[in-house]
Amino acid sequence: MNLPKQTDPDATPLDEAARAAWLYYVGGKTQDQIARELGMSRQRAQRLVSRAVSEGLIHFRLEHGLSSCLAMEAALTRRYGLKVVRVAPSLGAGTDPTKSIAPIAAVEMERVLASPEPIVMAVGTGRTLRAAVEQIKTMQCERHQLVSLIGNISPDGSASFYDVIMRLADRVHAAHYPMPLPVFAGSPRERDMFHALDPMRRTMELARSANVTFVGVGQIDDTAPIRLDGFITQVELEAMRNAGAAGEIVGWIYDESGRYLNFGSNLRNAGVRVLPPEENTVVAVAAGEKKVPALRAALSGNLINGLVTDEPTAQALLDR
Amino acid sequence: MNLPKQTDPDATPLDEAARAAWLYYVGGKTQDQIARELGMSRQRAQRLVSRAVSEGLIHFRLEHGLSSCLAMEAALTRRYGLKVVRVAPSLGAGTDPTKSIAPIAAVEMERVLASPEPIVMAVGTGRTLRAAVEQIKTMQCERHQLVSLIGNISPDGSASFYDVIMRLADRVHAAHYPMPLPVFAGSPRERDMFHALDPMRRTMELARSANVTFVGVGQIDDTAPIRLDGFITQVELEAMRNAGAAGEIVGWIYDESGRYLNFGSNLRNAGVRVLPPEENTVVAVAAGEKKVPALRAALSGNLINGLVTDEPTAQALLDR
DNA sequence: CCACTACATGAGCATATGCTCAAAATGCTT
DNA sequence: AAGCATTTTGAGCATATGCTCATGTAGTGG
Repeated sequence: MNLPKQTDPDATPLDEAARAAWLYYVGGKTQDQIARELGMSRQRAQRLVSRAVSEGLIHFRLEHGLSSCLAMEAALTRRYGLKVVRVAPSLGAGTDPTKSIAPIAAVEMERVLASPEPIVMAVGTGRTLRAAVEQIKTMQCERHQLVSLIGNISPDGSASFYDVIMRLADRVHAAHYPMPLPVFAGSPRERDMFHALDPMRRTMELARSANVTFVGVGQIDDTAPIRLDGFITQVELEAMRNAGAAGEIVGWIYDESGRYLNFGSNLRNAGVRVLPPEENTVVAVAAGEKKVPALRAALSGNLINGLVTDEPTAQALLDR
Repeated sequence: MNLPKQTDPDATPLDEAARAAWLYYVGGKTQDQIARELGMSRQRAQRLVSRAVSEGLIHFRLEHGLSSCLAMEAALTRRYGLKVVRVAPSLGAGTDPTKSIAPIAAVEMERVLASPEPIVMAVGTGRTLRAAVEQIKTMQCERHQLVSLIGNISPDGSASFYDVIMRLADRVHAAHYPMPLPVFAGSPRERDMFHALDPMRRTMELARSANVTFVGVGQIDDTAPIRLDGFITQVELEAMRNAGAAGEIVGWIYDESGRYLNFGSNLRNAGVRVLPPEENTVVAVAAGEKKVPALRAALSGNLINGLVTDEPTAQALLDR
C-alpha cells in the first residue's frame, strides 16, 4: 500500500471532491482506501464523493438504449412526424420525472451544440430545462449564439427566476442574449413600447431566426406553473381555461389543437412565441402525467417537432 | 409504494441490467427498492447493477477538470508543442494505469469522431487502445473511414489479438479497413510480396492519408509487449536494444531521439509506420512508469503530436 | 434418457456506506 | 478580541452492499 499522501496544497475543495469521485466510481475503490490514499478520515471521503455527485462533478450516463424506450421513440417519431425524440427510462411512479429526463435532455443539447457550424439556439425557461442545463458538460461554443425566448424579469421584479440562458451560456461559453423584459407586460400598449426598443427588436429577431429551440411545456390546471410562479392570476387562468387553454410554451397559451389563444394574458406576453417549425427544430422537454394534455395539444398543432420525455409520458402519448 | 412490476417480457438481460443501473446511479435508489420495483430478489438487482458497470452499459465521467491535471496538460503542451493533451487523474500507484486513461482516451476519440466532415482515422493496437475503444459510446459515423496501421494476424496464426479496429468500427458504425496481414513477415522479401498486392496497397495508402491517428506505445525492456506477445524473439529484442531501441509504435522500433532503426525486425514489419505529423494529428495513448523512456523518445523525435496519459506519467515526462 | 458442464439463484454474512449527533473549527459582526 | 452563527469534523450505528457457497436449472453431447 501507499503511504498516505498529503493532500495537494493547491487543490480546491471541488478538486478534492472530483478526485474522490474519480477514485470511487472509475477506480472502484472503497471510501476507506480513498481516505487512506488522500490522507483523510473515511467520513470526509464519503462526503467528498457524495458532494461530487450532488454538485454534478461526475456524471452517470447510460450507454445502452433500452429496447423498450427505443421502441417508443420509433413509435412517437412515426405518429407525430418528429425530428428528435428521446425517451428516458422511468425512475418509478413516485419520482419527479425531471430527474430522469434532465440527463437525457442534456445529452441532446450537447449533441446540438457540438455542431461545428455556428448555430442560433433559442431557449425557454422552467424547472425542467433548468435541471437539464445543470447537467450539460462544459464546452467551448464561441461560434454559437444563445437567445432567450422570454423575459427574465419575474412579477416580483427579481431578475432571473429560472435563469436558463445564463447558466447555459456559463457552461458552454457561447454568446448569449437574454431578454431584459418582464415576462408579461402590464398591458398590450406597454408591451408594444418594450418591443419598439431597438436592442429588443434585434434580440427578438435573433430568437425568431433560431435553428434549434428548446422549451418546456406548462400544463393549464390547478398546478399550472404559470400561475404558481405568479405570472398570471387565478382569475385570468380561469378565463383562459374557459377559452379552451390546453397548454403553454414560454408563457404563450394554446388550445387543444395547438392554436394560440388571441386573448387574455397572451395579449400581454412580451416574449417571442414558438411557431410551427419548418426547417428549424423545436424540442419540447417535458414529462409527467399532468403535462400529457398540453403535450398532446402541442404535438397535434405541430408547435413542436422534437420531444424529450420519459417512459410513462411517452406511453400516455401513444395510448389511444 | 408501487406494486411490484412484472419484468417486461421482451426485455433482454442487458436491458434489465441497464435499467437497474439507471435506477441505481441516476435515480439514487437502493438495490432493495430496485428489486421490489422490478419484482426480483435483491441479489439479482445487485448483480444486474454490477453487470451493467462491468459491461460498460453505464459510464462514469468526470465533468470537472482537476486543476492539477489541467496544469500538467498546459505544461506538456508548452514543452513538446502538442496539439492534443489529456492527463487522467491517477488511480494510485498500485492500479493499472489503463483503467484511468481508457475513459479519457475514449472521450478524446469520440470528440474526433464527432466531426461532421468525413475523416480518416488510423488506429494501432494494444491493450490500452483496446480498453479505450471499449468505453467509446455508440455513434453513427458512416461518413468516416477507419483504417488499421498494423496487420491483424499474430505469430500463432490467429487473427485479431487485440482487434482494436473491428471493435471500434462496431461501436461507431464506420467503414473500416483492417490489414489482413501478419504483423511481421517472415522476411523482407515476403513483406514486399504482401505489399505488392493491390488491395493492400490501397489500404496502406489510406492509412498514410489519415487525418488523425491513435496509437499505443510499447516499451523496450524485459516486459516489452512486442516480445511478450511473441512477435519478436528474445534474441532479436536484445539486438534491437543494443542498436539503441527506446520504444515502439505499431511494432516499429525507434531510438531515443525518435528515429526508426533501419535494422532487425523493422525490416520485416508489414504495417504502416507513423511518420512525424504535419497537418495531421498523431495521438499516443500510453501511461505507466515503464513507458516513460519510450514516450520521451517519441516526443523528442516528434513522432507524435498528441498524448493521452495519466498523472504520474505526465509528471515523469515533465521532471528534468 | 442420463450425465455433464456451465451458468443462474438465493441465503448468510462480513464489510462498506451514509446518516445523526455532539464537538470543534471557521468566519463574521460588533 | 469576544460573541454568535454557520460550517466542518469524526464517532457510533443502522442499513446497504457485495462476496461466498450450496443448490437449482438449463443446455449439450453421449
